[in-house]
Amino acid sequence: MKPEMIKVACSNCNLRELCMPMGLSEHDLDRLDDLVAVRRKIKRGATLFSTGEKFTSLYAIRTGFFKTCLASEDGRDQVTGFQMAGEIIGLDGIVNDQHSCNAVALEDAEVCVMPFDRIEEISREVTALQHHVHKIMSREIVREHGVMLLLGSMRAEERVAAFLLNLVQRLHSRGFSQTELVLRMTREEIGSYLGLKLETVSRTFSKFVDDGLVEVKQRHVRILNPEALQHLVNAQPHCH
Amino acid sequence: MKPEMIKVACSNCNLRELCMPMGLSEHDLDRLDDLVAVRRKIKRGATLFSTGEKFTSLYAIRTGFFKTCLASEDGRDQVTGFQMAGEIIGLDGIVNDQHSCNAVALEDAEVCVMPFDRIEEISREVTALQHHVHKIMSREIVREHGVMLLLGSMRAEERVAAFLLNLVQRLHSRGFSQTELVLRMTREEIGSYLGLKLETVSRTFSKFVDDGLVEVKQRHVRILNPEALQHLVNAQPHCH
DNA sequence: GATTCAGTTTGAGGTAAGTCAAACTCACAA
DNA sequence: TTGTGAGTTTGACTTACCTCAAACTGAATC
Repeated sequence: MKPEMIKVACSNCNLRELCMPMGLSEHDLDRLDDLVAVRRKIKRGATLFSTGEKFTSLYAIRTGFFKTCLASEDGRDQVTGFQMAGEIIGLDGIVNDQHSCNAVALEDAEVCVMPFDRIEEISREVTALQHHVHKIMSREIVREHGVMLLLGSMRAEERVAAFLLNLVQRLHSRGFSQTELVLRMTREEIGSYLGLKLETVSRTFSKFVDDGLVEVKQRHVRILNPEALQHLVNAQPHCH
Repeated sequence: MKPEMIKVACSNCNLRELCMPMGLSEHDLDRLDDLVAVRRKIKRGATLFSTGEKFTSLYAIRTGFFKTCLASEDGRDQVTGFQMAGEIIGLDGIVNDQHSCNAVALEDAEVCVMPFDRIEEISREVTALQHHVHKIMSREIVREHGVMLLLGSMRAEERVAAFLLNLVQRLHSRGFSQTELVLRMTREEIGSYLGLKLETVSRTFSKFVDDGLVEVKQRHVRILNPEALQHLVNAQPHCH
């Protein structure tokens, strides 16, 4: 199946402030428009790139929702992140010129394809882009530090609370509700990301419902008490 | 206490192949020598940078051994990595112009201080350096993916085996023994990195000794059966 | 409207790792 | 030499999460 090809420009994209540097001159903006080669549509369940595939481009998500996951030879599988509109994926591929994880669309999606050699070329000329690329990569490193903290030292309830708050916060900064969200991923995918089994995720949701912290109806979640969730995340592991 | 200041050159550094791009022209090599402002000595136990501190530079480790760790307000503490000669630390600071973790020397150390604005300036001119910086950041992202896999889906024995093999492999690629190593960190620090309690780390070492996989004498470790350790890491979680 | 099926919830019981506590080791200092 | 103390090991007990299994839900399909 051939990806849909549409020539486009960043300069008038409504997501520009999320994935591109701000405050550029007219001239620099023109240069940026050479960044995106094409857009590409990805059907729900399809992969944008997969482990071992040659790395050529970074992808800016325009619409839709992705997961990235490692699949080691032995059946182990680890979701390393969930990505939404305005976020950049593919950074893992730079170091070895091939991707080291799979990116799967969790709903129909569209991405801007940015050939990496073009990114490097333009960021030699446009300092703001150079900064921006560095910040995006550093942000990903810091995000992963946070996940390590979560996986290394938090208990199930804390992990799930942190997960929900993180998701809703990112959605909020994209103009969505601060209290309501639709989970695009299964309990199993959440569990994989959080280092828990799907039953534990489900039980934790049920506990939160019992405690009046959230409402859960299938994949629809409404945060009733964000402070209590935040308190859970910050709480000491064993202050009985 | 004032850091020791010594003007130095990368072009004749014996670690160049670890932390710098290879195959440069004479002219580019000259440019690279402007990268390192000074060297700085760090005593064992001292911090190279800490959370909240203004970000100015990346650091190439010349000698010594570091840990990086997150310390959240609540007493939680997570070691996010151990770094040795030839590795670059400080990447976490780029995104917010301030560091988001602590870097602590686990033995007396010396680093090359590379002001980040200078790195950006030179990498606009020297394409090989630009590539190199991108690869270093991507490598860190991929490394952290691996840690997420470890923390999210491995059991204690698998984690400790993976940890030992990773350490000895990195030491080996620096010319040290393939089978012997000295742990520069405590059991507690290993445990924090691996998401385990120090007692569990200790018990796991003892189990490996009983099984004839390693010899352990305090912090001195000799790998007797690397294949068996590797097998542990690859093994399915529950193939009884 | 019945059937299917992937995904989810809930219960009962098991286990890997955590907790608490005590003893040991070894480098270093008095 | 003796003490000190940080770090480590080991044992006994506890628990948070996992495993297995069964029932439930709701959307899609015929």
